[in-house]
Amino acid sequence: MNDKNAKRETRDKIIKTASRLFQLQGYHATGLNQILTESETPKGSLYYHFPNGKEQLAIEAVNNMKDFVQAKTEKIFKEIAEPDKAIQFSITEVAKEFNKVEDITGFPVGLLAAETALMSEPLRKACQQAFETWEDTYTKKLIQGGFPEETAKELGMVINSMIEGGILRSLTNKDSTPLLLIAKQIPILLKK
Amino acid sequence: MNDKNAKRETRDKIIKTASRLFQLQGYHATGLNQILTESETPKGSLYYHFPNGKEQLAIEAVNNMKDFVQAKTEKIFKEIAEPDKAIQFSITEVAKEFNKVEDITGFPVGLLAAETALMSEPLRKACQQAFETWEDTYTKKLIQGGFPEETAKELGMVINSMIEGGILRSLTNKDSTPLLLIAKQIPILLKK
DNA sequence: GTCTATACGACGATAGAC
DNA sequence: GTCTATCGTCGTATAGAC
Repeated sequence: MNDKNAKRETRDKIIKTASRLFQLQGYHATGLNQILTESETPKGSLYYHFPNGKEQLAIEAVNNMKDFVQAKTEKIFKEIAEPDKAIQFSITEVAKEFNKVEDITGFPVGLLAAETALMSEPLRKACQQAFETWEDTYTKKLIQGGFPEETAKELGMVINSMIEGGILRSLTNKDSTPLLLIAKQIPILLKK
Repeated sequence: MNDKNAKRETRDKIIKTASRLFQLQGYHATGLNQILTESETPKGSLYYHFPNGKEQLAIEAVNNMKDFVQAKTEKIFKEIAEPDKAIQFSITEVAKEFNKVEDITGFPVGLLAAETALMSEPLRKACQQAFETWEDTYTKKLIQGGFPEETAKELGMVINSMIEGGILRSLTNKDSTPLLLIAKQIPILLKK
């Protein structure tokens, strides 16, 4: 049992470090050597746990980021009843990261998606799935709030796109303003 | 004069090729060798025209993309009077690229911005300037359409962020739907 | 399963002939 | 100004000892 735990822990540590670096630097700027150095694991372990190398590791990292964001959003959605307030709050939570430069954790899945959409079909699909999972969460919240299913689906995709664009824009300015302005528009967009 | 023309032409050819490849593949996935091979110029010429190497070339490529998008948007804005219709049309024009996979030209400045925002300050500033130029074009159109200046500024940034997010989202799905859904929301956002 | 040493190619950049 | 040869570094991946 100790062996299995050690195995799992090494694997998790690699994925966690990879997720952080891929977010901050992107796929091509992040070398396996850097991931291994920062996670303090030898190269042999990486290719034991991820026989398909960097691409497989990136896919698992994307799934990891997907689950993390998903959990965070669902927690907020359980605490705040009205869809517009809930979505606004989750955007301002993301925006907080851009208040101090040293707090910036990067572009969760968007950077990897943009880099690999035309390069790796498996990675592209992993990123698409992350986006669709998040959008589904928005959609369900909107349906609960009384929106018709079709409208809720469209708005889910639009809101997610707005957030991704807002992150990119805030990242470029190293400033939370773009994301906060987007949060401000949410009630207008969701007016029935 | 022939010399100067030849000089200018070589420079332009490198920038044009670099712009295309950076859009499609990003900064780190695009090697100088690939740019030189595809533009049919030798390595010596590149470092003659761009003594600061890859970073300088990328900055000039960003400026080139900025001007291209800017010109295209202003042309549309001159032809369509109402801000909401004009902005909607310019988004559907971008969306057209995602109808056929072979037409996709990538992520104009967004990919480079996301890759380099935390890596190169000069490159980050070039990307920020591109975004601000585009936003200023939206803002001016909105002011002409009767919006108060402060509101127009905020909406300019929001619209640009939405478009950037829409491009990323359409790129990930290799499908124009996200951008078209965003275009659909523009009148709601601009309702006075 | 863990770890090290190494293979091999591509990268950005430079030197120097012309 | 144009072009080629080459440098040093780092990339991913693998082989094989333990």
